[in-house]
Amino acid sequence: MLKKKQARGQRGLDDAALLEAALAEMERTGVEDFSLRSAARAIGCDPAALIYHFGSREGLERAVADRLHAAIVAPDRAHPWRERLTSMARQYRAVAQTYPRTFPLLMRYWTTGPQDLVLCDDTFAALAESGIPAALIPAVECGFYAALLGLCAGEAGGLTGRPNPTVMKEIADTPGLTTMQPLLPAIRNLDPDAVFETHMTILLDGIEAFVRKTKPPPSRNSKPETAVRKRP
Amino acid sequence: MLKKKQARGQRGLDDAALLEAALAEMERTGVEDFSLRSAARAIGCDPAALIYHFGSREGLERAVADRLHAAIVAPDRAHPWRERLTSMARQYRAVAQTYPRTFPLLMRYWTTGPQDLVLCDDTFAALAESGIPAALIPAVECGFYAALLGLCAGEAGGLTGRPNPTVMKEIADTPGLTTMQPLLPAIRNLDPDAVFETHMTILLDGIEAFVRKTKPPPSRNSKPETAVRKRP
DNA sequence: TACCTATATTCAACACTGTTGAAATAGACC
DNA sequence: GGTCTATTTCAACAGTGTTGAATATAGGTA
Repeated sequence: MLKKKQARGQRGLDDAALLEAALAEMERTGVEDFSLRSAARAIGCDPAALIYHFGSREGLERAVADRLHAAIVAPDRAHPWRERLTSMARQYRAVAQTYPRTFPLLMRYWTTGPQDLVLCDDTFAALAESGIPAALIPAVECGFYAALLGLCAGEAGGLTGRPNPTVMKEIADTPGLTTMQPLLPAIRNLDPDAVFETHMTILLDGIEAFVRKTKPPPSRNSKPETAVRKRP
Repeated sequence: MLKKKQARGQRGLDDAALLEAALAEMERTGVEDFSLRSAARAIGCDPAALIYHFGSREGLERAVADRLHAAIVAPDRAHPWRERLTSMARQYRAVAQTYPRTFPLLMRYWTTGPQDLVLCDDTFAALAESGIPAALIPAVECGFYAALLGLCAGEAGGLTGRPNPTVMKEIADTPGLTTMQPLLPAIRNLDPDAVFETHMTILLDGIEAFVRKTKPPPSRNSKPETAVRKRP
């Protein structure tokens, strides 16, 4: 019985195609059960080829994460800042819904590469327009981004939908849950859309409140806010 | 050379002690590099003993996650709701700071067991007092919790601190980051405390705004809110 | 055409992983 | 002492990421 050996040498595997195939495989198996060997099997190449192209398993994971960021298009800066933040947030959510089992990668590698820097800049810009003092923008951006990713990851992980029957029973049976138990019907009707949209308005309204706090109202005899003082 | 065999049979390994040792080992290696074998080596037992006690590696991970929840003490319900939510959030943050490499487990297993249900109930109660209509509490709680965990995980992952020099250079060199680049000094001074506290006030103020939106002001001729109508 | 070199790919081996079934031991109860 | 059950170790298995060497291809140069 002859064992036909695979041909070696250049076959034209290119990074982008490998990446797409790896993403598909990762979404099939979930991040935890993903393996270079199964991905290579699906692609039809040797596992070592993936290491050659991406350096290591971690390199491949980072590339996949950056690929997810790349799926998000920065909203037109002509729109008002609230709309822009909402649009970006909804897009992150869409990514989480499309790739629920891969999305957690974005929280393992908080900074993935050029793609996420670009989106970061857009968030900075939107926050700047909201009226937050420049010095405070990085802190607000950081928190906003972390919270948004948490929200999306929660939905991807099934947190924001109706809890499964086991958990429902646990809630009903655990003694002392005096507030949750009367709300079981509402919990049963948990709607991911509502969770997301509600939290977005909370976030954005919170930011507006923060703006009002940090930007003291102009005193009576000062010029209106259009007068920005510049260093000479 | 005689190989002394380990004694078998009962040795009094108990779940709690194993759990603590496993947590310590996991914090040492990080979740990704954690292995039953290395933990068993550190404890001085066979890896199979861990599987016997926790069912599987995943079982052990869930137990560790629930152990983290257990480190959080529910604030006294006599305090006002804002203080209570703040206290719980700060405690989650403290856990993330104490176990930065283990904390991500809480986002892998969004529901871990009895410990997190108890805390959940306290959050429900605090939100109820804030004035959110009962039917909307679950959705708000869900989003709040996911965002909080994201925030803490971000800090544990190094997102909310000063970016490392490589990333700073990337920001400086990538073309098109027109908003971030002038803010580089502010980015360099990113302070995790500020990120966290700022975001907490944003969240809580956002919730207050949400309360004002969803609870229409009492009409002129209705009785004050102390009059709660009960079903006969 | 013939050679050469850089690049891309496979292969075989390594040390490591989680899990399992069987064997062995310790303690409790009779 | 004898028996039983819960606990622990052990040896084996299939699977993992990574590496170094071997090998094939493509492109350039003579």
